[in-house]
Amino acid sequence: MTLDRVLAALSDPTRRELLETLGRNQPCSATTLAARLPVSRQAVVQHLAVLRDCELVSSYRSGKEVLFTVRPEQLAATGSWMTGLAATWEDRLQSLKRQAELGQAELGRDEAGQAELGQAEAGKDG
Amino acid sequence: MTLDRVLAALSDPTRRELLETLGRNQPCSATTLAARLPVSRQAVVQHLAVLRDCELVSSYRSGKEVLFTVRPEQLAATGSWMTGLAATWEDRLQSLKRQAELGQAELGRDEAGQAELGQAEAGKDG
DNA sequence: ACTATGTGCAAGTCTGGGCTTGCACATAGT
DNA sequence: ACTATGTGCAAGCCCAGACTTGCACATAGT
Repeated sequence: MTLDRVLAALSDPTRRELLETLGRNQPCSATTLAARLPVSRQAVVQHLAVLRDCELVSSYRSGKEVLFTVRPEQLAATGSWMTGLAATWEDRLQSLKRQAELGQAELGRDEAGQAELGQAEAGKDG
Repeated sequence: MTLDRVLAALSDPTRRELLETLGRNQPCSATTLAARLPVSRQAVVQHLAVLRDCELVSSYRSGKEVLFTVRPEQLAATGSWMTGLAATWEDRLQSLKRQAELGQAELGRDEAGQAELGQAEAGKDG
């Protein structure tokens, strides 16, 4: 899945730096980008290759330079995925909390062991 | 920044696996989780520690077990960040595209060189 | 107290990936 | 053709982190 690659790519600070620079400025080359960073051009080239593989940037040749630009699609998609998953979790937690409250109300039955799992909400702050 | 940690944590497939399992089921322990995965309990424990550090999960003790649950906040926040950044990029790209079209229309002026090297002043004087 | 089950800690191994250096090739201006 | 600048490839260094094993400690049931 591309999600794997995108997250892995995004997990590196230098690569995020590159992306944000590219996102703020005109298309620029690996050499230009390297000038702004405390790493070699080759390091930047390799980072850009990673970003390119997961379609977070695209490149094109302009004269003797290779210019890179940012591509929003994958980032947007990954963001949506995260937001959606977070929402799912929230729902799940709500359900568990409700079940826990029900369990509380009926305590003293043979379900007592189960009820202990209901402490789920006890661990978190309000 | 927590964004660093969250993305790094999320970039590992096993950790995402753990998160999704926790997101789908009742709170469960490292031992239980390890039974579902092709790795040792200790591996899972270490992964959970990472997830805990960046607040993607929380844990609480229940009897002799330590149960883990998912925490949606950081995931939601990271998702929003991504979506927002992607939107910014789209805007930027639109602007550049417009400028490019304008440049096309006015080609032949002395601004032609300027247009190509908007980043020229960036790498200088460092 | 004894046993079973679960957790916590501490090495230690090993692979991946981030970064560097060095050199060859490509392009543009003179 | 000559030079300056930029890109591409390859080998190698180095460290973070993913995973394991082994053992000690904690808890619950008998």
